Parts: sequence; structure tokens; C-alpha cells
Amino acid sequence: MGMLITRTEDLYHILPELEKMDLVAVDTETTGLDPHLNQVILFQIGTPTKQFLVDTRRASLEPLRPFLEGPKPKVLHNAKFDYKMIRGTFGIKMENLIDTMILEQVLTSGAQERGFGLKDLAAQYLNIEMDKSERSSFMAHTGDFTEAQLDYAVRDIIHTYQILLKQVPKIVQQGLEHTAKLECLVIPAFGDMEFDGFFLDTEKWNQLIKISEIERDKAKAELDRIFKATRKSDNLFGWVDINYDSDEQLKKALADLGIHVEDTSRETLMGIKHEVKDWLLIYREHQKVLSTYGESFLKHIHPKTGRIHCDFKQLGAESGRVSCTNPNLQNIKAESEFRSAFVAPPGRKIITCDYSGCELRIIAELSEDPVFLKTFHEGGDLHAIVASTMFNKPVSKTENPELRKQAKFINFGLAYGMGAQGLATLVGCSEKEAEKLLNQYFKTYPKIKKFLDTAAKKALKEGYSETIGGRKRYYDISQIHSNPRERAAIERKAKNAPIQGTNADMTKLALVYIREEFKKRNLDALLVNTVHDEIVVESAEEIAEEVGKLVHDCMVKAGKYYLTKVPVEVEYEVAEFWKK
DNA sequence: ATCTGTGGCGCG
DNA sequence: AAAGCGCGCCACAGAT
Repeated sequence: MGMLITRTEDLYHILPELEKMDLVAVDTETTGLDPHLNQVILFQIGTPTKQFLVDTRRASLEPLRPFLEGPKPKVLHNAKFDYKMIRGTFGIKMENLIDTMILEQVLTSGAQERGFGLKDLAAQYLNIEMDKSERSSFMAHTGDFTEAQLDYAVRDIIHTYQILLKQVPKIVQQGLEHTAKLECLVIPAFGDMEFDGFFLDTEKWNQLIKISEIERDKAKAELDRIFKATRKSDNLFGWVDINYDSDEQLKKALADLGIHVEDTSRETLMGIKHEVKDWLLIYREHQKVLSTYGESFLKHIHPKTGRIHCDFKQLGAESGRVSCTNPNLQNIKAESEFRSAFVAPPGRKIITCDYSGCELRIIAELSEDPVFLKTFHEGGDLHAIVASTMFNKPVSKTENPELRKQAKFINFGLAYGMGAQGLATLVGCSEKEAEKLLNQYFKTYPKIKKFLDTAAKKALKEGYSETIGGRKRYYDISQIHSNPRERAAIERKAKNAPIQGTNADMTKLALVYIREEFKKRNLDALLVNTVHDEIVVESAEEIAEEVGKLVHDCMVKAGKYYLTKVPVEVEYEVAEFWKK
């Protein structure tokens, strides 16, 4: 049973004991899930042999600030949550966190869909059935904590600690030390990004919505006009009551026009030779905007901070990439101004930074193709150079541009394990011709072919792919002999995984560096978003240029950590709003 | 009334 | 005909 602490001054007395521990487990119980609206009411810290429970309604954690912000390793389960709650309640930004949930995701990437809760891991590693029913009792709790609550609180940190001890040898055994360390180091960066949020200009957003509404309604009126002719006796007043958002209804309606389609995807619609096509595409575009980026998006503005606080899933993708929800800030429309509605508040600036040509550089690094490497070192139009070497013809953006385009499709398609069929639809040629193109490509660039083939072969043989940073993505290879489709799918994933995953390695390390620098220099600058090869920062106006250079340098440094054969280039722009 | 799967589409 | 990689959100449609 842990020791309950209810007075701030008592925390000074436990510090020497905490310092003696090589590793401490930490957990919190809170009044809710929102770090801006709810508080930590119980703070737990300790080891399996000694635990302290701090009633933070009565005692402040301030005496522990240097310890929590210091180098002592702290293990938590889902550390980002406690990080944000502790930052929200006490303004303390914990450092040197280890997260058993993140570690489990690193250990099983691709092999396990879910089951990363503390309860799941306790069952798996400790053979213990945890009863989590006590957790909700803290939400509206007043008065002294019950014995059951304190018991529960103690068990959480003991189990977390013990799980970590079991995970560590597995990490070493699987060669995941670097990835595990990286993922743990970057946790506070995601905590800060979520806590600080991204400011959105509501008025500007509303204007964009209005424009889309007008355009959509116009398109809808035109569609009604077109379809009205086909349904004279539909109803009394001649209304057209087709729901254009329903694929079934749309297919039927199109059939009445003599247009028969298998599906209603944009690609299929584009093939229609009837004015209905244009209006449908316009309708679709604006309807998409209004549903995904419409008024519903504004409900994510926090009532207290006035900013948007999304939820990053640090290992959201099996490749190691981050994903983002509630709302997803990684798929905001790049064109048509929606991005620029994410603005800097008065007196501040937004700095948008991204790795240029990141995936192609990684391909160059991994394949060691001489032409790719040379082009990145000396500068030049890679797509044009690839095309001219493939076809033995001069190619540039003006000379034989169609060949450049073909090379560009192949260059990007490579990273997806694209085949002849995919290339054919992209280029608009026959599958035979696409096959010839690919053959020519790989004949000219044998090292790239070798890299892709090796990546696929390794996955089938070893059951995993690997990034430059040693991040692994596991596959179920039990079916590959009986199921050629499954096998092909793994091959494609394996061609992509080292590329996409190394990009994730780089961007995450950059986030670590950037946060470190902001802290070290005490800069009035915030991380506000990250989108795979891009990092967005908000800072005070006066230092924006300096911050831009700093972020640039951090991203280059992180890139160079992984890419040693190819130069790393980062672009940044200082503006009133999110660019690109 | 609420859940789940699917088609479609926004981003890198 | 389940696919060129990785995601999340929306509306619809069918099921509970």
C-alpha cells in the first residue's frame, strides 16, 4: 500500500527517496479527459516496492517540478495523456518519459491491431486480470479517497513498471532500441502540440463555407434541371427528389439518361460524355468540402482556448507514420484557401517547413542509384533526367514534356510498388505499353529495381520490413504460399515501408530537436502541426525568421542523421497563415 | 436509436 | 476483379 500525501511540504521529504530510484512509474487520476477543463486529483509515483500517492486537490506538485522535468526516467502507460493533464493542472512539462503503450506498438507494429490498454498488457505480460472499474470513480469524486481507489491507483503504477521490465529485453532482442527511444523522446512534442492547439480564423472559414454552399447549390440546380426531363410523372409538382449523395440513387438516375456506370467514383464520372458530368463533379467537390470541412469542423474549436486541439496517434500507421483525429489536421484542403484559414493570432506568425522531395531522396539513399544521387547532389530536374536517360532523348518541362510526365509517374509510383496496370491507368496507355515503360525504367535504373526486389524478398523471408532507423513493420507471412494476392500485397507494402517509415523517423526526430531548442532558448514558439514531411510552428512575430531558420536546421540535422549519401533539403516559409 | 461496413475523397 | 502505399471523415444503407 502506498503512502498518501496531502500536504505540499511533505513532497520535499520524499524527493531524496525518489532520487534514489533508477526508474519511477507515474500515473494520474483526473476529473476528466480534457487538460484544459479537467484536473489531476491524484498523482501516483514510485516503484513496485514503494509508492507515493499525492492528493493533488490539497497538495501542489510544485516541489516535484525539477524531478519531473529532470533526467530521471519515468514510465507511464499512455504518457501523452498524463503529460497533458500535468501540464494543464500544474504547468509542469515532464521530460524523459517511457511509455509502455508506445513500446508495445513499436514491438508489434503491423502484427497487432489493438489491445494496447494497460489491462491488455497486464494480462499478456504479467498474467494479471486488472479490474479497471474503479477508474471512473475518480471523475466526480469528492472527499477522502476510498481504500479501493488508492489500491487501484497503486496497482496501476506497479503494473506499468513491471510491464516495462518485460518489454525491455524484447526491444533489445528485436533490435528496436533506436525506434523505442525515438518514439519515447517525441511524446512531449505531441503532448505540446495537442495542448497548445492551432488557431483557426472562424470568419475566414465561414466565408469559404458560404462560397462552397453557393457553388454546390448552383450545381444541384443544374442537376435537377437535367434529371427533371427524365422523370415527368415523378410527383405532383415536378420536383426532382434524387439524393445525389446516394450512389444507388445516382446510378439509377444516370441510367435514365442512358448512362450506365459500375460505380460513381470521380474517375468513372469523368469518362461520361454528357453535361451532367461537369455538374456532378462540381457538386461532389463542394459537397465534400461542406461535409468534411464545413460547420461541423468548427465544433472542434475549444470553448476555453479558442483553438483546435486535435489528437495525434503517434503510431497511427503501420509504417510508423503519425495519424491525426478529432479533427484530422493532416488532410486539410491544400488548395482553395482552407489551409490559410489556420492563422497566427495577432502579433504572431506561422512558419511552414517541409522536407523537399523526401521520399525520392530516401529511394536514392536506399538504392544508391548513381543518377539519383548525382542529381540530388548537383541539383537538376530528376523526372526530366530519368526520362531522358530512359528514352535517350532530350527532356525538360518544355521539351518532350509527356516523357517527363511518364517518368514522374513511375518515380512516385515506385514508392507504392506500382505495377504495369496501375501505371497504364495513370499514363493513359495500354498495359502492354506500361509494361514496356517499366522494363525500360528498370533497365536504366537497375539499382532501384534491386532495392525494391530486395525489400520485397526480405519481407517474405523474414516477416518484416525495416527503415533506416531500424523501425520494423511486421507481416503475417503464413498465407503467402497459398495466397498469391496476399503475397503480392505484402510485396507492395514492403517496397513502400522503408520509404514511408524512414520519412516518419526523420520527421519525429526533427520534432524532438525542435522542442529541445525551443526549450533551451526559451523561445516564444509553439509546435502546432505535423503532416508526414512537414512541421508547422507558431511564434512571436519578432523572432519568426529566427525560429524559421532554427526549425530548418533541426529538420536538416534530423534528416542527415538517417540520410548520409544524399543531401537533405528543407524549405520554410514565414507567413500570417499556414502555407502550401 | 445506435452500430458497422462501404464507397468516395481529403491529405502526404 | 479486393487493391499502387499510408491514413480519417462523411453520408448512406443495412442491421441490431
